[in-house]
Amino acid sequence: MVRTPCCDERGMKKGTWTPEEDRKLIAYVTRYGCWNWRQLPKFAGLSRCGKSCRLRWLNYLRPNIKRGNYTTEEEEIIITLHEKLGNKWSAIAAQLEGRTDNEVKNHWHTNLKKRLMMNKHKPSSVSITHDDHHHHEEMEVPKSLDQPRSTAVTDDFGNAETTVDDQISQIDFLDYPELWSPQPSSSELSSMTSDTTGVAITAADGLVVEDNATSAAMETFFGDFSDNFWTEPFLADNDPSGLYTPLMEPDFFYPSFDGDFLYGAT
DNA sequence: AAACTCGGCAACCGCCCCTGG
DNA sequence: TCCAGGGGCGGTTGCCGAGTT
Repeated sequence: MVRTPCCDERGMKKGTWTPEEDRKLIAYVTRYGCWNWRQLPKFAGLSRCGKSCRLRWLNYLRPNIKRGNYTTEEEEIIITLHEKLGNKWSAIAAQLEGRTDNEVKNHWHTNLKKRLMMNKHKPSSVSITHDDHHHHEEMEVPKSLDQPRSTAVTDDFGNAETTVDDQISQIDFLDYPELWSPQPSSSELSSMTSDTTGVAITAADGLVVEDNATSAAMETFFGDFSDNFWTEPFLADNDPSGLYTPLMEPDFFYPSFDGDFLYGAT
């Protein structure tokens, strides 16, 4: 809902992502993964820079993103880790399941920072921090925080750590809107829009599979997901049912092994 | 009801790090 | 060891909606 779309000097589109662009990105990444962010928009038929695609995917389209409604526990974790780590948002976000660094950062600047400032001046006011400072002192900084950032928890695509929920969420949810649930955040409902196919999409909501019932429904609907889902990115090619086949755009390219560009596979 | 202000947050920018040649 | 390319991160911007005047 933010920036008005515009183009830069090289014709790269900027600004708010449209539902159509989201569909293209989801479809491509779901099918082929993010093998090269810089090249990806070209193959996916997007007039976006690679960085923009990456950001959009990681912050909003990636599966299992939680949005809004921070719990007290989450806020405590953010505050505690921020005390220890400073503005290491990616490290902090890594400890909060489903939260992105961008969202944590925004939440800090818009809510937590102010609250902490107020608490400093009004120690007796309602606080989300514990009175006993030892609670914070005793909270261990997970080991992963000491690791190089290249090993951060975020795992865009495909490795052994991928969960069933992750795999389920890779299906083109935009084609099955009944299988993903929007967050209840009231402020985000206002940004609900519809694309040309009538599928309700809210950019702010992203794609969320958050409850067991939904996951179970997914499993029932799609059947068993193989463990090597991500090691077989072209599974959809052999799927006669078409359920694994994401939306294919007419201008949808993917690189073939001999270096030629091919139109979207079926 | 209109104008104005402010807060929230999606998205961009630029720098840094990592990796491979 | 150096260099280039790509990815990741944190800071910042700026639009939109909600609240206030």
